[in-house]
Amino acid sequence: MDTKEKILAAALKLYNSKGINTTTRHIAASMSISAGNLHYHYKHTDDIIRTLYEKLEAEFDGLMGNVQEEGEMSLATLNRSFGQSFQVLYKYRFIFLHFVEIGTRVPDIRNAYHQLVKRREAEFKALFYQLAAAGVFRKDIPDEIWSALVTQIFIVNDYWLSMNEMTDRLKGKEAAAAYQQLVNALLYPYLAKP
Amino acid sequence: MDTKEKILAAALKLYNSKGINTTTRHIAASMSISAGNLHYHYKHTDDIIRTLYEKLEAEFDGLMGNVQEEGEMSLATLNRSFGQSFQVLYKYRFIFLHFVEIGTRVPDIRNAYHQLVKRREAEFKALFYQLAAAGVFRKDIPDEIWSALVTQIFIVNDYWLSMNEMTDRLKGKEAAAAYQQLVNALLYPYLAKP
DNA sequence: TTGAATTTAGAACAAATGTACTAAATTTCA
DNA sequence: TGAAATTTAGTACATTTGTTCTAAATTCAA
Repeated sequence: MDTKEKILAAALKLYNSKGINTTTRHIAASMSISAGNLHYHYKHTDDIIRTLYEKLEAEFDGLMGNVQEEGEMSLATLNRSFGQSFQVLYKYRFIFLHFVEIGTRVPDIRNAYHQLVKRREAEFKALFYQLAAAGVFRKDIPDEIWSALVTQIFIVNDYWLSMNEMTDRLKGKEAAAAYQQLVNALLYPYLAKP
Repeated sequence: MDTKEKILAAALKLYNSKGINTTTRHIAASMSISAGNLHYHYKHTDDIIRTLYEKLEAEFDGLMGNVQEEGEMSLATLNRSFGQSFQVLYKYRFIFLHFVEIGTRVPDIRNAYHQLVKRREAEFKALFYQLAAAGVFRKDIPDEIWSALVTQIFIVNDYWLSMNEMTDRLKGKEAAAAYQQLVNALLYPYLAKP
């Protein structure tokens, strides 16, 4: 039955392993259905990519919801939430490995991402001020620096996978560990008492 | 004469403006020569991309040479050299906007880049230790944090353009200014006396 | 159970693309 | 100047790709 879901799963697997130039024929063949059938469920290739991006955003929103319910924010919870978000990044890694091309091909995705970033920027900045007030972060950091830190975090988040792909090519757990260490280090010089 | 150079210039312009899916027919048409002629000079499309990448690396090496000749290193020279390197990044921006795809299509490029990163990592770390010794940077930063900072700088360097393309889409001078501010902010919390 | 709706496979089509081939034009240089 | 080398335009071809179409098969519902 839910062929539509199976198509998404097969597409995600192939996009992650073979890149964004994977064709609908390849996807269909990989799950032993016809290309005609695939296009019955998703008229355009980009519809598949758009749907996968929507699932990604939904998973991120789910994570963010969890974090905010958790009550008070500590450095430990922040780090844990980076770890969880990496799992999502990695699951949908083909999107980040080909982000500009996907954003150009599917403008809906670019627009949605643009809005997502704007939303998250405010949340993160508020969080940092909270942690500074709580004595976890330094109190002598000017506002523009906090803003810049948020952007740095986003860039490292969304493009660490690309850098990794072009250099060390760590996989799975090793990738997660290297990423986690890098994000931790990003916050280190802002700590009130290192 | 020098049709080979003209092809590179036309290709760079089109890749930057239309993306990596630009075809040899488009490139040839944009400079009013035949596709046959273009392929006489560059047998394979990827040869053009490879050559452009080589020029990029050469320009970077040129910059690094300048910096090292300049004698003692200050925060001001470091910042100036970031500014210059942005000009090169921007000139060849299509490479960074489609880095993973290019690296996959042309393994030579991925390998060359991998080596470049390893080389630069050592240079940057030495530089930071030098600036810490000179009292510009803090002396209480552990070694892994300096290593992480170098990686952060590389990611921001190589992928700021992608982030910009997916969000604000700043061009020219505005792009350069936003980039410069972000890199400056990256170093801020490491300063001995902010 | 039977008729309608849905799903499927497979063929077919048009556009795009990289590149090879050929013959003409142009340049080089002895 | 005239032959050889280089450069150029244009055509042609094979492949790939997204998508549509048709008819058969399957599922669903009354």
